[in-house]
Amino acid sequence: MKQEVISILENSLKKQKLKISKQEIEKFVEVPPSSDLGDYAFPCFFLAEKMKISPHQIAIKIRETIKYKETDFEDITTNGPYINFFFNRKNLARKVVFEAITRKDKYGMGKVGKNKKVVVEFSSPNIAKPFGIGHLRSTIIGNSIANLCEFQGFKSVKLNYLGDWGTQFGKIILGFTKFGSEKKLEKDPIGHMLELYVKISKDKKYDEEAREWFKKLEEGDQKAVVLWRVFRELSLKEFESLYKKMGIVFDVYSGESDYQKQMKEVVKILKEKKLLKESEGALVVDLNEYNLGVALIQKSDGATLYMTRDLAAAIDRQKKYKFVKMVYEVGQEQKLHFKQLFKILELMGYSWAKNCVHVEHGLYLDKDKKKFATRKGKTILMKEVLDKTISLAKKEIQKRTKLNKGELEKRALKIAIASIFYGDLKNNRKNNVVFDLKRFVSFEGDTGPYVLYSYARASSIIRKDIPTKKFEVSELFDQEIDLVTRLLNFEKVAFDAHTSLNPSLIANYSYQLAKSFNEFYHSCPVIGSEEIAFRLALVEAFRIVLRNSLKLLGINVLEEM
RNA sequence: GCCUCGGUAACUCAGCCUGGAUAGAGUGUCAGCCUUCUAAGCUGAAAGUCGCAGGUUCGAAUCCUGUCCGGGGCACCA
Repeated sequence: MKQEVISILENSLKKQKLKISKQEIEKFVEVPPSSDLGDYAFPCFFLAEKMKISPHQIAIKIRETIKYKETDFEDITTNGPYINFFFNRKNLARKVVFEAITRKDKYGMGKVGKNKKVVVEFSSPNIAKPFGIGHLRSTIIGNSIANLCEFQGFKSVKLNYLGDWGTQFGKIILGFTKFGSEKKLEKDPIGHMLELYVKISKDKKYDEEAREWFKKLEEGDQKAVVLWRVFRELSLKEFESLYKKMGIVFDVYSGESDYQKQMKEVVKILKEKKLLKESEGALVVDLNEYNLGVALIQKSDGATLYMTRDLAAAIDRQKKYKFVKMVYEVGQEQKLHFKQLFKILELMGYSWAKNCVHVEHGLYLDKDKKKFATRKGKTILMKEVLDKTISLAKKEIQKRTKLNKGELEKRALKIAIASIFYGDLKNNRKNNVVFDLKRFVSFEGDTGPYVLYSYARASSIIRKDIPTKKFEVSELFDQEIDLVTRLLNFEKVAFDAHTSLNPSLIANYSYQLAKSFNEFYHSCPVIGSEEIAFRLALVEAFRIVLRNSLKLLGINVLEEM
């Protein structure tokens, strides 16, 4: 539609003997702030200098030369310095609704990613630590980004890169040998491991010994390896039950521990490329000339570091997956780390380094606006948040309906997930979020449950009568036009969200769409009205698009609430 | 100190990339709407020096510079 506006303008400007390129026209064509100003608009300010008359007069002059009889436009008017284009709404409504109910779950899909692979690393919790809300953001956003890519035709590799290696394991192993209890470990594995970790971290006198234990682990010490394996298994089991509840499935579980062999190779290549420097007994890559400080590759005791493992992992993944893009969905506090990582890959001569991107998100902060620190035992557990949200959802359901237990549980879980996912994704991911459970689980207004509720309302209409593709469009109410326009926008929003790797665009869109529907629902009765055929189809189109849109966020709809 | 992200209504935020028509939502407050497709909803009102100061521009919340405030990062953690 935009292209038609542009070519109409191009023809008209030619008649004015103005040399304005198509690209330049496209730059100025915009969607007006409100629909009574048209569906597209063209501001004439920039022509004032060339034509030496006021923008208002220019608009009138251009308008006079426009002919649009054979187009999809119903009216083209001027309003001060603007030329406003109005679609033929009936045609538009027919087209959009028909397309949505025909293409169903394919409606809005793109194909730029056909035959291309994107690796998305996300969630990546640390073994032996509880799954806190800190990892929640990565999990939800990463999952959504993978969905956004799939929707544009990419094959996504959802990769969970477990924090299962590093000095922290020295601490936990040391803690277990000193204060561990098998009984406690069996009862509440992660709780016990956390307890040990905090205990060891608190006292600096253990630091040295903890480092030694990690060194032993890297060297394959029997006792260390056995304990490590047990810790890993137990943690993974807990994480998996959480993912299952959240409806998140990974294609690959990988971990830092997978790269012990490759790390030596990485160090070797770095040496060959003369990138490595010795400094205070440790091996580093000096990135000062890029204003990125110094990256530690190997500790003075020979043990490896996060950076070394990430280098090995990146190289391995490019070999394995031949990705056109690799997304790291990790908190903003690791920004420097990833800048260093990508720079080093580039210096090593890997041209694909430019296809790696750190999609950072803001942190959850405590009431004092400080970072939650596991080391101090200060975390909010994901499990806790989920349980609280579920019980709140149950209360809300029971206020309205009586259900059997199974159905109640099922709905409450879906509502809770929608609430948590939506609540997180609607925010710009770069913002820090002060964690406030009350606000987090609110069910009114711009929330997950609001969106689900709109869908359930639509479904209840469809249950009363079946929509078909045979419908006529008569005079449209404003609310119907609004809803149709929203449906039309979905494709572009989905595309933009993928380009900018920003799920909040979809969250905001879903809300706007649901809002438009609720306004329609309020003022346009469907069952029993004269326009029943069209309105049923419109409601069905709404359901399809909202379902598609929420699916991109990782949220499943509910037929009844 | 350096790097980086943020500062928009009482509160939480969208809009900023790609500058345009009266700066938008939600919460909270106030006033309305359920014998009619689910009131987790809808309608309306009050509420804003877009942190501050310059600059660019016909036009700045949006771009540039400076500055203040808050978060995060800056070598043996991840």
